[in-house]
Amino acid sequence: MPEVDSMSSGGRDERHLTKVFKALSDNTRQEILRLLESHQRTVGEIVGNFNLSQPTISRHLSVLKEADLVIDQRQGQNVIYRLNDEALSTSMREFFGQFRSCQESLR
Amino acid sequence: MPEVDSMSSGGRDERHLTKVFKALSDNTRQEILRLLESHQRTVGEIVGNFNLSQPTISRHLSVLKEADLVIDQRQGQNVIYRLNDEALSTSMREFFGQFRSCQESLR
DNA sequence: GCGGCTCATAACCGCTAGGTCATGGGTTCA
DNA sequence: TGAACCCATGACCTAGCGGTTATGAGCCGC
Repeated sequence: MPEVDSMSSGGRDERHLTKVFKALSDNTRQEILRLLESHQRTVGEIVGNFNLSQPTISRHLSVLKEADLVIDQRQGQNVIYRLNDEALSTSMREFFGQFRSCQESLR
Repeated sequence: MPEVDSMSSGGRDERHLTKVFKALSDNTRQEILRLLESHQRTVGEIVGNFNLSQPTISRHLSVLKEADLVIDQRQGQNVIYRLNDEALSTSMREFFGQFRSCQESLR
């Protein structure tokens, strides 16, 4: 038996794809990505769309940033976040490539 | 401001997609899906591929089943799990279809 | 340089997630 | 029926996550 378990769950050495899915496995963070899909926004603008405190949103943003799904950029006293389109589609393709049924969905 | 927050993170009413991503956000469970991608397997066979106890694998399998990513079927004293190809690709398309950069990669 | 704005970080807390061992339920076969 | 096998579930522990408030750091404008 192969022992495919090169790095199992606990091991805090984590595949990038897993980090991406962790980032996506929260309603709020998914919502944030959808907001940023239309156009970039400041942290304050994002906060305004939720019933959550600013620090909470800030931490969600840092999770998304860790997963490379968003890009931040300081502009004056604001910080502007935008979607990292390339990374998102790259991750998607990387995952899809592993499953026949998903490969069929790629062009 | 729209208050897009129809159901935020904590609320234990969870979108199906979020449940799917939670299921995918673990190295072991991803590994299990890859194993099942080649062909269906019994629980015992799956356990044999990891350094984890049978109950642990069993729980992982139930998480995947909750997310509708696998299908189980009793056969004698064994339980056979197989990948739910359709549900997987459907969920992924549902999510990634929301983003322009991903739409370009999808057919 | 001070006050005020914007955002990130620290400290804390309750709950969930992932792991373990022990046990129980279903199925097969003698 | 009873022993043996396969798997799921219960009880438990620890670590991490998502939320909060309070505070600090960076950048304006006066």
